[in-house]
Amino acid sequence: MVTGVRISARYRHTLAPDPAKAKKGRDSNPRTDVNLRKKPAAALQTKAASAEPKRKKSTINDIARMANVSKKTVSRVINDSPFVKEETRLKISTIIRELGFAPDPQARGLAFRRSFLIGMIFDNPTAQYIVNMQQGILDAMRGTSFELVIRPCDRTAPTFLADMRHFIERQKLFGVILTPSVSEDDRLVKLLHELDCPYVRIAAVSLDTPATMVVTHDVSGAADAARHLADLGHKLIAHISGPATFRSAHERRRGFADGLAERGLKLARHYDREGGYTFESGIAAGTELLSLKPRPTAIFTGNDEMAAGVYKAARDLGLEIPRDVSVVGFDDSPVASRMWPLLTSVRLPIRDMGRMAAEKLFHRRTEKRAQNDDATDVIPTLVVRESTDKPPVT
Amino acid sequence: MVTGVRISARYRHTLAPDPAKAKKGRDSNPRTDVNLRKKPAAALQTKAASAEPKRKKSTINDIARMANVSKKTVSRVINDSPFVKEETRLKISTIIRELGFAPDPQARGLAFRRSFLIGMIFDNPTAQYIVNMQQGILDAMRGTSFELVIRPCDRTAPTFLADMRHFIERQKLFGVILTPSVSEDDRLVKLLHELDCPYVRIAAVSLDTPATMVVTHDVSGAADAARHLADLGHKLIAHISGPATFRSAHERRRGFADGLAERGLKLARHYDREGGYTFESGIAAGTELLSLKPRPTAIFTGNDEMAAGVYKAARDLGLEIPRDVSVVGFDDSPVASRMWPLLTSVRLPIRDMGRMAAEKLFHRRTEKRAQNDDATDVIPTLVVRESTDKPPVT
DNA sequence: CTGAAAGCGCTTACAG
DNA sequence: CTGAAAGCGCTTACAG
Repeated sequence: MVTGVRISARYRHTLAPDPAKAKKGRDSNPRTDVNLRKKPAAALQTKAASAEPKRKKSTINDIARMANVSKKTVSRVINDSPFVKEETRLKISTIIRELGFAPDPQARGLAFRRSFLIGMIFDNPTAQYIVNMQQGILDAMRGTSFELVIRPCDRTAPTFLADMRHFIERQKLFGVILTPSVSEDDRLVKLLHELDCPYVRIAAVSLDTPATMVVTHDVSGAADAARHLADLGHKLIAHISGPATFRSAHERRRGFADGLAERGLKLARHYDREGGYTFESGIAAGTELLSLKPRPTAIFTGNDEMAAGVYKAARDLGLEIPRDVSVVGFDDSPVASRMWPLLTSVRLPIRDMGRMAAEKLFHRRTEKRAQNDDATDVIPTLVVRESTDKPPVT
Repeated sequence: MVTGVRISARYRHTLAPDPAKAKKGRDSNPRTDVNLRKKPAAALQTKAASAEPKRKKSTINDIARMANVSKKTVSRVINDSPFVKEETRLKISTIIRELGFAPDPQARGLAFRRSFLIGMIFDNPTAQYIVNMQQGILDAMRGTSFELVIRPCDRTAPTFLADMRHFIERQKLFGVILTPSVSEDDRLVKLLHELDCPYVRIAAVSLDTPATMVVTHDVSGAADAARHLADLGHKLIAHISGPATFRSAHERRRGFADGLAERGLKLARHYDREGGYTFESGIAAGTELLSLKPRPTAIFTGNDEMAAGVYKAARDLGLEIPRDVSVVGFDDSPVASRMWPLLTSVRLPIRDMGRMAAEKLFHRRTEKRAQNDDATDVIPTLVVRESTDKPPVT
């Protein structure tokens, strides 16, 4: 298939090593393979080029020459400058299209003093959340010249801020998108301002100027869950929240309590436990709650993982869902529809949220421009499945 | 907190628009905000700089001046060239460390004609797989000057190859990591050779020169599953495979059949169905298999998602797991330990695989160098839980 | 509306 | 072992 020449070139490539390790300094230097490319065309032709005429990628200079203009004018067209005669623009953009020319992002970035990379910074451990969010951001980036660089983090780590500074400064990120709970970290946001790096935060409550926020109204979704349970006739209703370090945990509790209040019910202190958004914490809190007298007939958990834990706790105690106890989760993750019985849960359109966050960052100057200065609001919806029913008759 | 000056600068930033849309050409040009930065320091000082002395980032020139050498020599140190006197190196690297200097990846990339971006190209729909893989790759990248750019794809799309070419060529990727099933696509690999882009493929079988492969021996894991079921006493054993377009589907079937053969059993034709690696296909194939006479007493599925489908099928048919039928999955995804009963499954160390793939790509020139020319082998392990037991007595 | 010059921060190619 | 010059492919700052 592929010729020997090329393959060996590939494998001879040497890693340009980490500058951080410069002290060690052994090893060869990276000029190894590049010569090959510069050899007179004949060298390649011999074995390889028969396959495809390895056309060298064209540059802004080629376009300029072909269009009989300066490269600055080509640059203007690339950057949508209004100061180009329509005729000139047309001529240039035609050539650009025909050649399939695309400007080099590195060169552009170097001159712009800003890269074409969008960073996604996250610390949410739920795989599905992360992947959906990535997909949404990529949806918005499709057809642009941006690429998505991902960055998990641990905001409790001592080097957290230093790492972030390094990352953002060095890559000269065009902008970053922050998801919960790192989106709630004001130290990071302060750093972002200092580094002059645009950002959009996704959070359960507005924490910043509207133009930088995608707000998921967890309050509203949790209230729906509360009304649903109340309307089924439940009175003894418990809650397992996420950890206090997550704003969403508070918002969901608040919304749930509000929803109950609307129906004349209240969230009793001893029916309200703090979990950790994990399966295990759901088992623990679920076991405690279900051992109480009187036993709650319904439990709302801050996410689906903990709901799965409650399922396990119930089974271990010989209780059946929803006959003995109803359960409502939050997230509507894939597990929700793999569990048995299928879990009633509050759904957030994660992928859409990612897309909206990226669009905000790009600050598209279209008719939607005005809207971009407002916060973007996301309303969760309750998905009723099999895990909720009337309370047991006693 | 943050000063008005900076904030407004941030929001005034204009998106450098997509060159692809250059034809449209309306709108303003992006020189808007840059002036602000160039304003005499006083402008910033007025309100802001009191916080921290906004030190301009140092460049290779600063280092050179301070060390009394040419910038070429600094460059040599950065790139670990052996042609630097130890004393010179020491002096330079000390200064580098003290200033916290890190070379600009864009400038370096432009000169190198290759970026410092690693691409992860994937089409696997399982969120947990993707996230674990990303984590592993990032594990290997920590402390290097590389960043991870992600790229989901659909290799059945008509523009697939063109998109990939565009992506790789334009970003001048340092290298890419391919996960199943796109890792099995020879057209893509051919393109990678043509573009002279290093890669590592993760797949269930060696498809390429060893130095480019991380091979997961799915055969071995599936054989373990077969032996486990045979040793429990099962004779009527069924299989639901992944789609024929995935190599892993064939490997898992083959391994399973091999394992059965070792125990004097064989995988009967009518007990062998093709699924689609999805929950729904697991339900469909599971329902069919469990309606057969004689009914199989055990089912091995090509992944956990389909096992979850079999769970549902069994419940709908009034069958109990593992009393009436044993089930073994593959992947050991989080659902496996959220399901009830807990699913016996074959585990692949995805995160480690990601790390190993990235390390191969970096081709670390350490003592491990020799090993890097061999394929990297990954052996799955069977995790026995609650979904497998002796067959029902009839 | 357009262009010539200088520069972004690095590395290559060449010379010593 | 070290350096001066040229260049990577773009954009900015300035001039017209």
